[in-house]
Amino acid sequence: MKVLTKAEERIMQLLWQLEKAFTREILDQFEGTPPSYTTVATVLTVLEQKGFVDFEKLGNSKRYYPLVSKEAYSEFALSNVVGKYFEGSLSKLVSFFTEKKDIDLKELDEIIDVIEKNKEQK
Amino acid sequence: MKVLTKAEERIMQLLWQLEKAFTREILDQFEGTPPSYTTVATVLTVLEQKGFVDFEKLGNSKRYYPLVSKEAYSEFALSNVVGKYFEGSLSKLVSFFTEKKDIDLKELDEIIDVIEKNKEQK
DNA sequence: TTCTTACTACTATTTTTATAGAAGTATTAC
DNA sequence: GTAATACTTCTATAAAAATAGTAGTAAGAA
Repeated sequence: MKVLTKAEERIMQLLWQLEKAFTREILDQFEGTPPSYTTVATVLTVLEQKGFVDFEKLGNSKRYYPLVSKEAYSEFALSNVVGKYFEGSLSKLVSFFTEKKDIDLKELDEIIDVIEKNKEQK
Repeated sequence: MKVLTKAEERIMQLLWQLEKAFTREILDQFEGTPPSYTTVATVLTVLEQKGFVDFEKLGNSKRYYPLVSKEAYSEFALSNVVGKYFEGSLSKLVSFFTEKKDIDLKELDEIIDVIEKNKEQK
């Protein structure tokens, strides 16, 4: 799988959210000053060539949908970071995000649960 | 903090490893076909302008060292991914990496330990 | 059917990133 | 002290990414 560029990623995020969308609909999701219609269209063409999206034609327009799920790409993106920066030190990774202020006890328990279940499988 | 480009990141990784290094020493670390000496030198200049490295002059050459630690940048890189792809679902993130085959029980226990300690602080 | 609007496809431009050459300067070996 | 080597600095070029214009075409409204 290829890495998404910034512009591609922004559009994929919107498409993941919308699930299916016309160029126009994606454009409408942009906050602040949006790019031009053709910019979005160009990026979508690139994404199609890279295999990240496909489309169905309705009339003369294309309704795009993701071929790569957000979950699949998330895994890929995380593996990249983990591989480069947390090699051999997953507990360091865990302590990094458990120290974030906005995690509550319930969530920590959930996480422990996930790990315990995983232990059983081994 | 700015995001490192590919070329910058490769050189930072080498510099983090070496701790202090001359351009030549960084170049020598490249596997396969290395870039040219001046390419490495140029990237180091950019990294200096971006505030990622600094240097001390020894004779007429520069010995570079990181200003941003690998730990600090790791956190930054991880925050980026977590923010974009695991918002509100940290247990999903955990299950992702606990499912990796190469984690043993000892490591999982270590992780639980980290979380338990964190719980106490809250 | 004709006007207007919306969309695509192609192409162009700008910006950023990646790469490295050439010139000049310092350093070392002899 | 001179030749050879190594380094920096400046500049250039190439490649990738980001952005958008224009022309042409399809489709809907009146």
